[in-house]
Parts: sequence; structure tokens; C-alpha cells
Amino acid sequence: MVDTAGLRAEQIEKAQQIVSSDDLGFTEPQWIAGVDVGFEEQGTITRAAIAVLSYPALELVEYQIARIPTSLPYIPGLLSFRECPALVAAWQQLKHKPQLVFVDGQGIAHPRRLGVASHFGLLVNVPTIGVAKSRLCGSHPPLADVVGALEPLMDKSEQIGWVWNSKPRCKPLYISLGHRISQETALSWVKRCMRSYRLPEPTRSADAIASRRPAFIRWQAEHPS
DNA sequence: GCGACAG
DNA sequence: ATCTTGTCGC
Repeated sequence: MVDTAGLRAEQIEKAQQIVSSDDLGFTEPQWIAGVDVGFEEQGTITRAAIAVLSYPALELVEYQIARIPTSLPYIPGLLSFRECPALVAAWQQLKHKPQLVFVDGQGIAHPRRLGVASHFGLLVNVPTIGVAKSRLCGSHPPLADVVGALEPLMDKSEQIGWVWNSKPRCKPLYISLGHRISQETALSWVKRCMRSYRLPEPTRSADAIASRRPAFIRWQAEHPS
């Protein structure tokens, strides 16, 4: 089975290494990436995808896919151990190394402050932001029913992220710093990468590729190579 | 003890 | 996450 106690202990140690202040290494990034995973063969194969977009144009300039045997089932709180191996493999295939990465999942908005965005950022030493579609832990005041409504995501008295209405009539986004970025800066970069959809472009592109959405299949057909 | 629980 | 058609609302 899985040594969950050991993995949780590992998270507590690695969380100590997370840098929660701005250490971006850039003024204006040239490339921003989105990473996400999908599955094949009843989940036995994990398919990781990384979409590198130019900034500020937000156009896809490169993407890489890595397929790895799934080593762990999905266990709330231990998602990074299931997804990081494939994500790191895809990262190593990149020709264009992005200066900032958006990860589909939580950053420090995690029981032990090491969500997949933080764990991945630490493994490849790159600034990361966690953009999740639902909540893992923490609480927040009711969100006003208007676009742009924002509330801090709290755990006890500590702010671990933000809950933000990115689009009308859509569930909010749970945004938290992953690594080498402050929570304020993380939120500002998510806002700067929005293009009228619920999810920011880097995340949307990565999801389209990882899950083989029609949008990506079409893009692929139009771009020979 | 009971419920909650990223993807 | 993944399996999937139509359908409701802007």
C-alpha cells in the first residue's frame, strides 16, 4: 500500500523550504507556463502536459507531454506525490524554460502547506502559483455575487490564499502562492493572464493539452511540425 | 466519533 | 481525474 504517514512527514519537511516572498528573477517574464495532468488506461498512465505561453501575448510557443506509469492513487492531501513525477519529466523536455508556472491545484493552501504547486516549484526551483477549481482546506467569508469579488482564504488566523470570482456565474478560483512568490503578487499574475474564461490562459492551455480537448486537437491540426 | 476531502 | 447528451442561461 502507501506509506501515507511517511509522505505527510516529508511534506512537513519540504514545506519549510518554501519561499513565500517574491524571488521571481524577472521584471517582465518572457514565458509563462501552465502545467496539468490527465490519465490514460483507466488511470494506470499519468499524462503530464506543460504549455509555455509568451507574455504578454499569451500565445502557445511550446508544449511537452510526458507519460509515466501511475504510482499512487488519488489521496486528498497527497496529490503532489501522484502528479509530480510526470510533471518533472515533462519539465525536463522543455526547450523554453518559463520564468513563472501556473499549477492546477493548491499551493500553500494545503493542510501541511505543500500542495502540488508548492511541491513542483520546489522540485524544479521555479516560481509557481496554485490555481485550484475547488477548495481543499481553509474557510472564507461569503463571496459577493459579482465578478472580481475577492476574499482571503483563511486557516485559523493565517491567510493561505484567495478565493476569487473570475467570471460571472462560475464557481470561484482558489489561488495560493506555490513557491518564490508572495500571495499578493501571485494574485496579480493570475489577473494578468485572464482572457475572458474562468481559468487563466496558462492553466487553460495545459488542461486542453493534458485532457486532449477539441480546442487542442484543432490547434494541433493547424500547426504542422 | 463524524464529516471533509486539490485532481 | 474520467465516463458522457442534452440542456439551461447569458
